[in-house]
Amino acid sequence: MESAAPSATTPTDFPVPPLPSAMAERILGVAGRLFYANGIHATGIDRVIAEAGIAKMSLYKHFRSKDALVLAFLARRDERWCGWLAARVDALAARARRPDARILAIFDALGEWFASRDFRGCAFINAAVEFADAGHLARRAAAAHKARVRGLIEAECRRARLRQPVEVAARLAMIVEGAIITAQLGEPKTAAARAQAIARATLLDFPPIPKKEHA
Amino acid sequence: MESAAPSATTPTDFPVPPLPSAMAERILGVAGRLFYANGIHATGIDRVIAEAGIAKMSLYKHFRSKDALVLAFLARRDERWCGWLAARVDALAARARRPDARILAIFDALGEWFASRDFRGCAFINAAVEFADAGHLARRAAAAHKARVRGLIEAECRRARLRQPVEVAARLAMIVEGAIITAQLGEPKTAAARAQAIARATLLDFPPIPKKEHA
DNA sequence: TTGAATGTAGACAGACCTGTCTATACAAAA
DNA sequence: TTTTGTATAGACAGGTCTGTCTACATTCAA
Repeated sequence: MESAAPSATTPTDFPVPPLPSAMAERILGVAGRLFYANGIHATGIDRVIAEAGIAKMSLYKHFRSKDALVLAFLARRDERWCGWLAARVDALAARARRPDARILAIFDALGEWFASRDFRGCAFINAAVEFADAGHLARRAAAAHKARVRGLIEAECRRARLRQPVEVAARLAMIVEGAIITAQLGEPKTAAARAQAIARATLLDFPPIPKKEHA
Repeated sequence: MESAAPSATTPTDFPVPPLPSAMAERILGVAGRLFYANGIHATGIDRVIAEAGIAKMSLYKHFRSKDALVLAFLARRDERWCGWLAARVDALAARARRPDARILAIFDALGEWFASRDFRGCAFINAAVEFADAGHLARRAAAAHKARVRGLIEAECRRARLRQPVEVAARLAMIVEGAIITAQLGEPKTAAARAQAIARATLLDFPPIPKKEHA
């Protein structure tokens, strides 16, 4: 099934440890879906192994504990979500000319996300809420994810030659959080457009630097 | 201790049923504090009765189940939080003249909230995240609370004679959500001011109706 | 054929949870 | 004094959870 990785039946003369095994991938896929859909605490290990069709010992062979599985889920989610966002922005703003089109496309992408059948908010916000202990590693993962998203937005602000890209990115990221929560708590259809309108107003405070000027 | 309500030792010739008893109040106070600080699922009944210094049967005499206790907590929280916000807006914008001063004061109030020692986000967002089941009554309580907050904001928009008060209130409420999440995930000190800046920009899209016009 | 990996199936311990039960103490009212 | 109501303390049932264990099956390589 996994096309890129060498299958277990294919002989290889080099070790393959850093590549997560096909079984680890399957476990992570099932666990991630359940964690996101039903919540982490509400998802028991027994449910994960039942839906993955594996034995409990197989899970604990690949993941030291449920916490480790949760962290692996968050790491994968971070990777995939950020990749998805960047790809959607590229696609949605491919033919746009205005410099802020890519920034506004972020909210079009959010609209697609909110409309997806299994949307249940941001996995990192949810995880941070579920783990009340401020020192839990899931909290650090959430903070790291939010920092990464803000970095992506900041890169778009620089690309659009906006003044104070750090501040603009922080504001836009806050608008994104508001949109996610609003969509999660009951308004998935209108949240993205409204957030985009807020973002437009915010961008007016930071006009792009004309190309004539240089530093 | 409870000054306003007639104490249990004071004879009264009228029934006092709708007033929650002093014991129900104590239970609710302890449970609410624990629910908010540590999460609802992470707070066991045993912990509540231990910290309240009561017997388990006393709790189940006043609340049919843990769910009922949770809903009572949310109802009280809704009441108190909205009351607190309204009071802080009144106080912070008491001497202001600009019509939008009360709207902007919402974000000053949020800043105070974020700075409080035990701030851990919005109890209703947290509850909605903890109860993944969309049909759970806690989710309805969260939706009702958010609607009520938006109603408060909308009233301020009307008071400031803003055009399209419903739409402005929806946008401001979304900014509030973003500020709460941003403060909760790690930036409690800067979130409120940044949200206020976003709100200022948003308000520029909705200039107040001058008093000269009517209808 | 033997041995090593790797998988499954499922019992199990120990902890925690909610909600119910009994037995007891105490205070106010009759 | 007796009764009634309300509180406490704590055992208990029945369920959940994580993580470990044993016993067995399968596959691949020497």
